[in-house]
Amino acid sequence: MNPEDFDLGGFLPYLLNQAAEESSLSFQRVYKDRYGMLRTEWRVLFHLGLYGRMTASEIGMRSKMHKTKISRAVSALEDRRFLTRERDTGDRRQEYLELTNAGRAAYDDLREVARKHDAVLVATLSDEEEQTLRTVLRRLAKMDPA
Amino acid sequence: MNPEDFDLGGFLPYLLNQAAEESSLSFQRVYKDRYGMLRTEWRVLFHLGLYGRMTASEIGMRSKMHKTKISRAVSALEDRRFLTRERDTGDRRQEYLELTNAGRAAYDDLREVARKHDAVLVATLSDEEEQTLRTVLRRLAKMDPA
DNA sequence: CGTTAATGGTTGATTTTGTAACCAACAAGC
DNA sequence: GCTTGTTGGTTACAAAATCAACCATTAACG
Repeated sequence: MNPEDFDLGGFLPYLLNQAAEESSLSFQRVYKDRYGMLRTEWRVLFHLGLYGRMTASEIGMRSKMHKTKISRAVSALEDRRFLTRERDTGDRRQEYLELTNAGRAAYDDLREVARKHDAVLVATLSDEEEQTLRTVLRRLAKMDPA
Repeated sequence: MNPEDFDLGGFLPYLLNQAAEESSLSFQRVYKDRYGMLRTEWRVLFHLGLYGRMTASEIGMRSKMHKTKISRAVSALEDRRFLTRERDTGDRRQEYLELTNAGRAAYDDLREVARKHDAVLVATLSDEEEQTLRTVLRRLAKMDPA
């Protein structure tokens, strides 16, 4: 009832969103300006770069992105010759996606940017803060506690 | 270089975004289904509900939303008779926005939903975890440490 | 004053996302 | 082997976010 005991800064979904947006600004500029990529596109690129050849629906399960977003991101990356598709001879509905050399180069570059960017963010935190933050975020994101 | 020492689950902007999205799902359903609101709209509503009468650009400074989003959200809320505009007689460029009774009722309702939703999220955390999380998120979000 | 710049806010065009319907390939059960 | 249902993926259309240009008003300053 009292404005004091609830405000936007105290509402976790809002706070998380603000932190997410603020913290991704600098990385966004890189993949946007340097590669003209969208958020969905670098995500697909990273999935293939990190975990190797896989199908679109595997990316969907890991990332929880909707399949239409993935479909479009894959097309865009294919147009830029960052990945190739290969239809499964057993089950001809699905196709395996794999980075080309150009795709891998872009991934390697962006992964380094991401790593450095993460380091900058982490530098504002103490060790316990970082530890707790990562643990808690994984829980909230309902991610596998890898 | 080694895939092991960098993955998406370890990249803070990605992790923050996943947590933000997952944690806001249930609240989103309420403001969408119950009031047909957009994210921008409940945010404007909450700003006015929490902090009272203010101009669009004040909302912009507090929320970091772009002014076109705010402009459209304000129009939508006005159409639903959730707020009124009053032009400043001193500086006739700006106008003060204020919730109507209907707007306040919607705000009161949603604030209760938000509070309860927050409580559910917090219930998955220990006291220290919650404390650390809030502190750190405010820092990352570059919000005033209210 | 009169020109130029800045501010508060809106609008229109374009881009991106979300939703639903869809197609092709396969699976299950009879 | 023919329905019926499911899965992997795409496409068309509607909703929303972004970006640039725009008005109206006020401020700055010669």
